[in-house]
Amino acid sequence: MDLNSLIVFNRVVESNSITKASESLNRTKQSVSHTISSLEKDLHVRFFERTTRKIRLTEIGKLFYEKSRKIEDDAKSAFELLEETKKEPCGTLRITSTHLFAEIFLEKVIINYLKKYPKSKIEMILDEKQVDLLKENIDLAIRMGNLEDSSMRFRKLGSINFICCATPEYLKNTPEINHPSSILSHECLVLKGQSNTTKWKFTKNDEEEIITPKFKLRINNQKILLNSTLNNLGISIMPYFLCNEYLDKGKLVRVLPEWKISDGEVNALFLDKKKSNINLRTFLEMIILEFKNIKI
Amino acid sequence: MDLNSLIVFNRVVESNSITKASESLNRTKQSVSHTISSLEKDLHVRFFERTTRKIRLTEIGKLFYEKSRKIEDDAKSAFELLEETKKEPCGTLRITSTHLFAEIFLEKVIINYLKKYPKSKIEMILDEKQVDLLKENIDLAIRMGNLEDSSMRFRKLGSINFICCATPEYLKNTPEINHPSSILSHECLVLKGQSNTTKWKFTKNDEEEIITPKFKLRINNQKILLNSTLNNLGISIMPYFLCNEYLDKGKLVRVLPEWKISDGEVNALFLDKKKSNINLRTFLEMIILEFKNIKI
DNA sequence: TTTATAATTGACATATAGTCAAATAAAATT
DNA sequence: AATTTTATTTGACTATATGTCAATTATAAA
Repeated sequence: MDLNSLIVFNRVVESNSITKASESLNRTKQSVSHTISSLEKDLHVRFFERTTRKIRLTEIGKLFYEKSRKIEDDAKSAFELLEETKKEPCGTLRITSTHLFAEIFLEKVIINYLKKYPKSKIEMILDEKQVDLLKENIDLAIRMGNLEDSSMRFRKLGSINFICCATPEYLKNTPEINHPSSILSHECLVLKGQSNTTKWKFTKNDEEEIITPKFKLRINNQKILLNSTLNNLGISIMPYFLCNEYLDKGKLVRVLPEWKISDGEVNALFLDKKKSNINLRTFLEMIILEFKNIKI
Repeated sequence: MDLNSLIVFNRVVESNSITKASESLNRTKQSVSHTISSLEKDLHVRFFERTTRKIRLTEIGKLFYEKSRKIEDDAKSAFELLEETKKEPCGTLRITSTHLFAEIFLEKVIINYLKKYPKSKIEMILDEKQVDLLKENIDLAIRMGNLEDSSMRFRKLGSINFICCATPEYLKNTPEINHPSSILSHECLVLKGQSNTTKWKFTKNDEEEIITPKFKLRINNQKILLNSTLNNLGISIMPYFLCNEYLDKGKLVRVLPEWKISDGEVNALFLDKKKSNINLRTFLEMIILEFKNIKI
């Protein structure tokens, strides 16, 4: 199927003349005549009744034209969309994220974006809770987990590996841990989420254990949680990227290393209606590239 | 703008691989690679981020794909429509018209159509009044005048020349006619239409005269009207094609030949929702050709 | 009847698109 | 870390499709 000949077909229908069509297409009339003939031949259909002097669109041709015209219009609008796209980002882009993500992942992209597009501004709304994009008029959210809502779109940026850990000092003076349930008799440092109860899920092959740890500290700040852990206050679960240097140095050790904690997906979320927004798409493209290079 | 490359683009997006796309397109991967590159070059846009081993759709590419995919789908459905079209007409086609039109114009087409498509039937609903296509489930009406209704479509088939005439015998014994108003003192033979009053409109350059003739006979049958006129019963207005032979022979003469009576348009009318019906379109195509050859 | 015009046809030229082979570099494997 | 595999790109060549020129046809207009 040759879509290009549809354009030629449309011009011929509209001018009801091969010669006139050839002029508006900047081709010779022979070429146009040939294109139409091959189109008809390919489709085994007669679109025009011809004499040597006139052509007349058949009923089938008329019917096909309506479709064909629509295809051309859609194609035009697709190409126009790209023209829009090529405009330089400008104005304000409103982004929400957590403090941690902003510090760790976004800082660099934000700076690059603002340097690259001098007419742009960024407004960051950092919150540990999920913010309503519609109400707050936010263009982009960088979050863990995704949102079930058909008016939203998301793009996975990467996944975060969580591990359970504590300091050797802390573990030395406390009961041995050989099963998730052992943790119940320990002090835990937990991240405050939306709900009031924190559950830790461990899996090992097909085994699954969900516990509700007793907390010594519950806080919605991952860094303070890390520092508390480093200060021998207890056991915590945290992103690998945040604690790997301490693990390497031996300042932290993994607890129950053979038990896995499910990964967290980092997603970029935005409202469907904003998907064509130049600022959003440009920033998104940059952050996708950034995440490819980051070792999470 | 090259629409064909959109198909290639779609396959590459869907398989996220130039090699896989090339397989489903039955082309070499080099060819596909080249097509995508030229598309990007033409549009000054980057649809894929590439390494030598992988490609990744950019956000702009994703956005463009939605449009591009739609274009392909529409094109497919347009071509499928043609496949439908190529099916042979079969089953019943319901046509309404006047008795006169059916006898004069339609008879030949009906016979040809039924002979050409052995699986077809035709049901004719002849009525001098306009019939409701929707209520009566009629596929096609061949009528004079057209209908203002957006759910309907029409196709002009030709136009009918009307003339005012009477026999020389009748005119010999009656007052001279030199102006439309003269007709008011004559016997008239009028076609019964929808309304109860018949008006005859005459024009001469910018002059316009509308009269309400006194009738001796009012009937919804054009042929009886003709015969009544030939029998010296009075003056009538009738289609030129019906009376031209009598005019040539001198059995009828024109009344007020310098005054024109507006032409009547013969249209084919059908419901918009039936425009793809194969029987309808085939018959319509035949009748259009027929009307080109008929001297109205 | 003649003339002008709009479409077609066939031969040829050119441009486009496809193929083959080779190069590249990232991912997978050892 | 070294090797192999593989997906993409690039460049030279080829085939195909597309457009052009010239000639032909037939109809509408004069």
